[in-house]
Amino acid sequence: MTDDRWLDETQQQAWRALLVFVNRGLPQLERTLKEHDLLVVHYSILVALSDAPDDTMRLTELADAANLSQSRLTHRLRTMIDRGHVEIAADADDGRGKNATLTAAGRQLLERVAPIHADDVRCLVFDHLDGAETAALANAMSKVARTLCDHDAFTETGC
Amino acid sequence: MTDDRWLDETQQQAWRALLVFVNRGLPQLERTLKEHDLLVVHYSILVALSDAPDDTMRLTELADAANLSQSRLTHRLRTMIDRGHVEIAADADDGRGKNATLTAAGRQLLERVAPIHADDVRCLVFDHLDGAETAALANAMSKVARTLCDHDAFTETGC
DNA sequence: GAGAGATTGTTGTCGCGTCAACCACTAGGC
DNA sequence: GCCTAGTGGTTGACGCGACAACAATCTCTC
Repeated sequence: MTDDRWLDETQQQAWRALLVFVNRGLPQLERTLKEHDLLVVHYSILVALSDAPDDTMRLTELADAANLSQSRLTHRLRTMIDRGHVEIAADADDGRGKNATLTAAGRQLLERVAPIHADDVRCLVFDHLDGAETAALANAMSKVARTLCDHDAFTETGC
Repeated sequence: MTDDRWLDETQQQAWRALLVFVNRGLPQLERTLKEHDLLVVHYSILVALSDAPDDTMRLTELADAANLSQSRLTHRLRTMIDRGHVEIAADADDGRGKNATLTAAGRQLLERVAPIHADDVRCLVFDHLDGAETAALANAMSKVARTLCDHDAFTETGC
């Protein structure tokens, strides 16, 4: 049971904790945002757009920035457009592409829920960590995230 | 923008990386297990049962051990029973309760996919970290996880 | 300039998870 | 004995996400 085919003690502890975070922590964030008729996905989309120049982004970039598949983005975007938080316009240069823009109402919504969500995130994670621990967490997870974003295509050969 | 109502630089970095992990990393684990007709949830249930004495657990405990709601457990359990990986029996002492037991086929399945899944997890997370980083990650996430498991009821008042 | 192939985005289907409602049983008064 | 809570577990409905198929456009090559 202590092959290198298995996780060692520390790895197991880290992995189990991550699963607890995912399966118990994240649903709490969803619940809080749902009180404002939002999903965390919606929030991510709003943030990505608000970070972009002119509050505008090509859909593919937006999907990438928010860690979404194109399909998922399209689905979520539909309701956000209906509610007037986002607008869509065909790209002038590339007939295939479309640009999403944050509307004034969308920005207003974001500014209203952002503090609430930030509170929630701190309460869930960072209130339990001191500066050094937070830095260590950021360092470790950033290394993990980097490779996930890099060979995004994910060549599964041997990892 | 640098209120204490917001996340600081390091916190943001950690949080963004966690979101990348959740939205890009976890789906990869699902994909790999799906080749064996399993979800990560299934795997968690198998592991929890195999860790229990007599490979048997009360459903409520099982749900807790696998970080699941009772409803979700019931839904997943149905197919696992159909496939003969788990058995269910009424509890003798408490007429309301039921016990889930891992069958021989279930244990066999677990032993077959466990190395594959472990490989996947290491490849996703731990291959990118040295010993100190892994320990730091385990420490930080464990602190987060602890409070999630404790006041599981989650008294949302002020966090 | 006409295909072949790649890129961008949408649509529909299907399985999973949440939530609320529900049934079955136990426990604690009286 | 009942009658009310409370607990353990199930069910059904509904919304979301993955996936595959599709349409539309660009690009490259000849």
